[in-house]
Amino acid sequence: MAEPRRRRAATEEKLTRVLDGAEQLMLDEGYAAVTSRNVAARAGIQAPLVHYYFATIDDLFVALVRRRSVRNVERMAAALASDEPLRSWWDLASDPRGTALFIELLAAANHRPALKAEVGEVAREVRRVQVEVLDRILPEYGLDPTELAPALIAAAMQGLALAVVADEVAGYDTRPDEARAAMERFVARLEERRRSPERS
Amino acid sequence: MAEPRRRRAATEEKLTRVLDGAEQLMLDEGYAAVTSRNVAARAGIQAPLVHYYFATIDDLFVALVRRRSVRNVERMAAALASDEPLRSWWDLASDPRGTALFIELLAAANHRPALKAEVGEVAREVRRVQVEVLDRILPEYGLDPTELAPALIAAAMQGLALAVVADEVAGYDTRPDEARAAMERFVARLEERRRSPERS
DNA sequence: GCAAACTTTGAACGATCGTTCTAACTTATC
DNA sequence: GATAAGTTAGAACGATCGTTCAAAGTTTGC
Repeated sequence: MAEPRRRRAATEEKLTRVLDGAEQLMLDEGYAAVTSRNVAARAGIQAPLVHYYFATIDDLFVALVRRRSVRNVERMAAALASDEPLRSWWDLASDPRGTALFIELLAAANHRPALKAEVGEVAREVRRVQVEVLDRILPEYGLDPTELAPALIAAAMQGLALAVVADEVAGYDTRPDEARAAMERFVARLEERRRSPERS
Repeated sequence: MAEPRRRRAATEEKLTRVLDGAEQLMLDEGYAAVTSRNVAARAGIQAPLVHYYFATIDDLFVALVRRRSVRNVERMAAALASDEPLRSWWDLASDPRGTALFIELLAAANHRPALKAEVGEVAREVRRVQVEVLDRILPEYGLDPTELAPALIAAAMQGLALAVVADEVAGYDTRPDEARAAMERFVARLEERRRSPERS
């Protein structure tokens, strides 16, 4: 009963190139372009090797989400624990690359059950952390959690980022720059109010 | 030089079935499932006939957007002209079917240039109307358009609807029901404030 | 240095895609 | 009822997809 040998370093590196390539491919040409042959070409390997790492393309997508979500959950937790939670949150949420990728994954998950389950799990966990923190800090911003429910604030933050970034990336010109600037001013005002509370 | 004869009634009806089928297919299985053969099967015709109506699949997508957008622009204009503009707007924006379809089209447009141009045109036009109306009515809600820019409000309305509906449809359980309920209360309070203005 | 395990390639499979072509069918016009 | 135009079906093309398989190459453990 010999123990299974560990992965070679060269393999580990190729595996990283596969995931990186798949991610970039998704941003450049959409999730439909994430095929074993396309990914392999970007990683400089042959298509069947992709299937040696990931039995099916679904597994590749799931691995993609897993790798990203670990970082994202950490970042969101850090943002919410920072000096200016709302501002950090917005900075993180409105990051074009991350949001553009999220949009693609959302669409891809629509007809890939395995991916859907994975995305759902991450989304639920992130929302749980957000709501928990909001419940605690909303009063510090002079906002009433029973009026503006944390779940509403959280969905609005994410949704706004989605709408703005989707436009910025695609270039639909629904005045995303105005929206982004106004949001930054709005968040700045809230952070200011939190620093120096003055009852209305 | 005879004039081109007009389309037969039976053809017109099949054409409608093709567009209806494509729409439903998009909602059921995602935009990637909109293939000439799948659409033809739903419409009870043969695949090449789809190409007789629409030279390319891109043309089919564009026709889909055109047909929808005519209705949607009208509905948005009607909502904004109603007794309770914000409430009507939210009701329209948060309609699951329309929004789910919009999400799919957004994703599909990402790698279909012709579709992208069409979606962009509609998005820009809708946003233009929204901003124009908001500029006028925001003060009636006791909101300052120079602080909360119309472009921000508009993007937030659409984004929130996107986030909530995406979850509702996919079942990610990021508390969309709480968010929806809170938004309805919030809008109701704004409409109330508009009806009976009382300076803070 | 040899055997076993790990890694990679090349070729090929069945399925599906968009699209085209040709020939047949149907209807309107005269 | 002949003719022309509009409409439909059937077969097939080249391309690409996910995936599999067998064989070759490479590294590791002893």
